[in-house]
Amino acid sequence: MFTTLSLCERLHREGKKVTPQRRLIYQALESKHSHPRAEDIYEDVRAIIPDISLGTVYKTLRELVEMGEIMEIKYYGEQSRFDIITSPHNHLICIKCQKIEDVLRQVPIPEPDSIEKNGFRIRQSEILYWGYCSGCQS
Amino acid sequence: MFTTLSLCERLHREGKKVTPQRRLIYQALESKHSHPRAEDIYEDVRAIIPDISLGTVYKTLRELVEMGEIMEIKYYGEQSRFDIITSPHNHLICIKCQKIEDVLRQVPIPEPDSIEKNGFRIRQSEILYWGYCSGCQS
DNA sequence: TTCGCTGCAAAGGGTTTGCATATTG
DNA sequence: CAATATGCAAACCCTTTGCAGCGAA
Repeated sequence: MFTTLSLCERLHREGKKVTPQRRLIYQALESKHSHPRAEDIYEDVRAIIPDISLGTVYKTLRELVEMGEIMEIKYYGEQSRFDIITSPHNHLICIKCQKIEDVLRQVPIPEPDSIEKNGFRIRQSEILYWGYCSGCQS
Repeated sequence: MFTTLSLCERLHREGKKVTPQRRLIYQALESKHSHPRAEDIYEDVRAIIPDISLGTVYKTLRELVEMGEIMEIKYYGEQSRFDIITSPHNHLICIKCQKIEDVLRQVPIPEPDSIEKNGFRIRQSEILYWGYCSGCQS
């Protein structure tokens, strides 16, 4: 997982520029425990730079995905969510409010046998648990 | 898993109408082994009814999802895919061509412990295997 | 004949893109 | 000063919606 500092160093190393917008987007990502949407980050940063554009947020998030520093998630709902943890873990997904929570991997994920894989080369796997979060049980 | 016949009976039972468009969309879904997008179904049906509209395909697929007869999948890529198998199973997803294949569930999926679940009530779970399909290994 | 369905075209919503201007290094 | 970023607005793409005419029961 990145830190704002490590990202700024990386920008510098790669000849990119450390702008207030980028730094604040990094900080907003770092401070969120949930899996924010672009708009969530936008709102956070807008509290400090009121006229930042949503486009800049999207560009910066896309850039981070391409740098491998965050991951994009689109299991459910309309908007993409972003995950700052790039190492393997599982997810709880609320069918009602679309909240996503992380689950540490306690046991290795069972692999399908070679007949079933049908030539597929698996690079990563994850478990999705669908259900209702504590706030959405009625 | 539905059959075209069972769906037509259900339409009849619920006061809906059995139209050639619906019947052909059902057949197209039934005949596809992959997880088709709306456009894939559209192309199939268009071979027989050249002026069917994409809108009708979308409406019919949405209706089937709401009837619980198929499931919508949006793990990856831009477009939704549709899964005619509604019983629990896992998925192989090709990172390159976005193909999705089914995997039978050989072993039950490990559950997170109650501490980690954090009040979540799990209704269903599935494993996603990300990688490269046989045609996309280079 | 009635009511639901279709096709068409427009609208919607999230995300990306192009470009002139502003900012970083 | 050169090169990259930003903000703005328009463009994009998939999907949904509204509506007049059509077709199933």
